[in-house]
Amino acid sequence: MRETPQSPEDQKRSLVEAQDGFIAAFGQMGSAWGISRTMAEVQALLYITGEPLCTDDIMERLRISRGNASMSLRALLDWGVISRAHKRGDRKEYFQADQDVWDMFRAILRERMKREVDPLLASLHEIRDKTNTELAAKSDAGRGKRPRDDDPELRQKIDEHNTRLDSMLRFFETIEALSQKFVSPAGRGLKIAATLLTSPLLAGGGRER
Amino acid sequence: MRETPQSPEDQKRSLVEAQDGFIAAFGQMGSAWGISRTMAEVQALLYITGEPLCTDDIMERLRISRGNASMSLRALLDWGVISRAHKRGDRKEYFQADQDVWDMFRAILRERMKREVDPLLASLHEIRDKTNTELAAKSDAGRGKRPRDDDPELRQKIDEHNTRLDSMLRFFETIEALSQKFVSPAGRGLKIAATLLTSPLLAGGGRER
DNA sequence: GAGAGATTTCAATCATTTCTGAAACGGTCG
DNA sequence: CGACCGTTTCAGAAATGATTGAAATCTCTC
Repeated sequence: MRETPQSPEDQKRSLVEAQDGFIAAFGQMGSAWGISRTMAEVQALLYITGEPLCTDDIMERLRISRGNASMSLRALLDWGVISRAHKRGDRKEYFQADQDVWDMFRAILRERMKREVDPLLASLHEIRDKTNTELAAKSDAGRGKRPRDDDPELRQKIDEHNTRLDSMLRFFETIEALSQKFVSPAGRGLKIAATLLTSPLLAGGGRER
Repeated sequence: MRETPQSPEDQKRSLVEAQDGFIAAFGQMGSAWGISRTMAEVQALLYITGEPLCTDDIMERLRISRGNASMSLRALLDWGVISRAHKRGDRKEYFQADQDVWDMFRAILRERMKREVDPLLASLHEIRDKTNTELAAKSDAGRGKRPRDDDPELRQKIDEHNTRLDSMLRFFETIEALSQKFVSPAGRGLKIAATLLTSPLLAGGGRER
């Protein structure tokens, strides 16, 4: 099995095949997230080739239109996972992917939190504020001053509703704080924490219930 | 502002409004993930009302078709975030959401890992195996036995390719291990870890670079 | 085992997202 | 300036994904 001495041409072809496989797998996963398949594929291509490519390279390799390539590149720049590069004596713009996998996913985590969790948290807080003033719960539960035909059953439902809302709120606030810790301050935070948590040190916590 | 004594009817209306807001916010976020908006809304409805609802309740409240409700409920059951319930003397099936937010998101994490990360890891391993035999890297770099017109530049590209592939592989393996730790063994793992990591104890690590 | 109610399935329809191609734009060089 | 080269924008086309509604299936009960 190991005795398949390949010609450079065969090697070249195998390499390209491997790259294509990588790109396909990555694109697949990308579409399971909010990201468009093409965008993920562009990122994968830039990462796996490792060298700066221009728009035409990408169009050709991925068989996509110029517009699509341009849009995807712009989006990736916005996400902060690729950067521009220039070649001397060449007016074209080239693009290259961040070669540090952890940095790359830190950037992605940061963006996704910003786009998905933050708005949700805002909504939840808004709703909570509203129910807090309009449907004031326990806090003034002993202060009398209530409509005389107050319904205890309804009151309880409202209290429970607020409790559930608060649980959700606290959950997302914890997640938010966690991701802040990983993403923003010290660059190595995430990697270190992950390595720590995966190390045998904490293995004792992993006992079946 | 606090002196708006509300009639039970007003309270009831406010409660429903708050629920609707919650459902909308949740559905919004759901669609940013791979989940369909409706599915997220059903989950939100079941969570925030806290009581078991039947298909018709859900259809009516969310204004969706029977088929859609059925499909969404089935999917949520598959994800393991809601469960069936029955009312005495009623042939209808009722559904209720897991009321523990952390359990709920543990289930979601587990499912998403299974559906998205595991297949990716499988693909990456497959690709790596292929390039390993066909484009053997450093390991036999000194064993002579190579095509005589071996191209050193190509060789280097292949090595770099394999390095990048390995980085990505190691990253996802760490993530996989991490999520295993959180998700599968002791139920409280995730919550505890999150609380720990968010506590001031580790705050020292959060210094700007 | 026939009927009634409840649930699931699925082809057709509808909505949303993604992609294309061509035109508009912008900067650079002669 | 004005021709050239490259990039961005955007309206419509294509692809994909979600939803419906009605028929098929299931499952109790009598």
